[in-house]
Amino acid sequence: MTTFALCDCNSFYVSCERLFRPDLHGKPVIVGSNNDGCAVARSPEAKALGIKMGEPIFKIKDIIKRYGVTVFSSNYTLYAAISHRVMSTLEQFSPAVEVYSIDEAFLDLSHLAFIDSLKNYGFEIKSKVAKECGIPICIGIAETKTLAKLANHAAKQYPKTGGVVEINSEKIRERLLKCMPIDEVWGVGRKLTKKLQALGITTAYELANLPEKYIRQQFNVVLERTVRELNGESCIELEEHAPAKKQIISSRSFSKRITDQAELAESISSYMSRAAEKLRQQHSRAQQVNVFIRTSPFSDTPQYNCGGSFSLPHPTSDTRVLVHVAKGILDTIYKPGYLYAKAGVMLANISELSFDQADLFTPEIDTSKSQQLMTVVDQINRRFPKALFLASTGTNQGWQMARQHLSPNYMTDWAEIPLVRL
DNA sequence: TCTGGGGTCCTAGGACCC
DNA sequence: TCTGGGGTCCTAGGACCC
Repeated sequence: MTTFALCDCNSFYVSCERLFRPDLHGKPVIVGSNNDGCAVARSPEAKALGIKMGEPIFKIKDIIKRYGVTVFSSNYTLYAAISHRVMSTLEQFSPAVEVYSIDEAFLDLSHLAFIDSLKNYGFEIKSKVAKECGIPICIGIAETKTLAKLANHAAKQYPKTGGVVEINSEKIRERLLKCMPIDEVWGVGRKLTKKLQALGITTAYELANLPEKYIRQQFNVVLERTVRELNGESCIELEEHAPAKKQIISSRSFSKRITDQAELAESISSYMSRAAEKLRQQHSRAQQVNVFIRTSPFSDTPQYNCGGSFSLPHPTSDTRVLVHVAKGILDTIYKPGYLYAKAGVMLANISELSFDQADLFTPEIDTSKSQQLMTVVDQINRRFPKALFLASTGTNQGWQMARQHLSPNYMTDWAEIPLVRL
């Protein structure tokens, strides 16, 4: 029998910011998305003011002003460093941990399944993370990942639980499913919610009791798996080691509208450099390059939304080659006269370095030379971020995203000091 | 003025082959 | 010119997740 614990940090980005700003405890705080566009994290006090997840910040200007809501720009470097610390702490409690996202992890507790109740173990984990990392978390424990998710949701929603909920009996499972609306179920999104509601299914309990055959006919195998999981049959395994990415995307909205192709090319070059770096980090090469540019769907100016792709004769991870190709694609899709709001690149058809097919016409010396060069560039940039870049990336970058309310990099700026040594 | 970014998986449909 | 069926592979798009 399997047992999973889902540990999920409470309002993670906000908790990170508060760690260094204890004066903000008990006060409404939100963290914005890139470009300070939407609210992507909210303190409980901010939620109580009615600020919704993903709500555009310009729309809640009044609330922010009236109630003195503190706004932070996303400081991903800071959050990643704290996340790393939380995950290391969690790893002390289980032989197998799946880091599911920046703020949550599944712990395999199957080896403890013989114990009647793991609730106290949950509280132990929770207080250790609070003590060592200063981050509040909630924990859901159950036989399947989907049930653990649901238990976690209950732990968050009902303060009386103390932040830990365990499903360890049929009675508890039933009670929990009955009070959970279907849209809280992992794997049921907006569209499915609508479709299910139209059929009169409103709770997780009703969903769990639909016949499998019916689900298969009316929906698909994915929902069927969800239903099985709700009924205690574990179908989704723990993935301890993240598999290599099959596609790598790098894109951003600009801080201002762009019309000029040269400026677009700078942004494309910059995004592609980041994507290529990620590619090399996972020891892969890509063969297909995609580029897209688009105007803002929210403005009533003329719309243009276009992408193009190119397949290379040989997979590569060389930034110079990838940038060159991407700019070639931009040539073919760019149209003057539009107010561009966003651009991006995607690398696909990704293969492992070791699976490289030797080809009679691949200039072997060149590829190993390029690899050596890229390795050196990456090494230098790891120690001195953004020290080396292609000239085509530009130095002005007036399109770079806006981050008006950025907090200092408390963790990394300090943490880097001992790393600077030969 | 101002509306995030990065992923995965599944399915339907077209192209192509025998 | 019209008539068939069955299979694979690829791609685009939709749905989901955080």
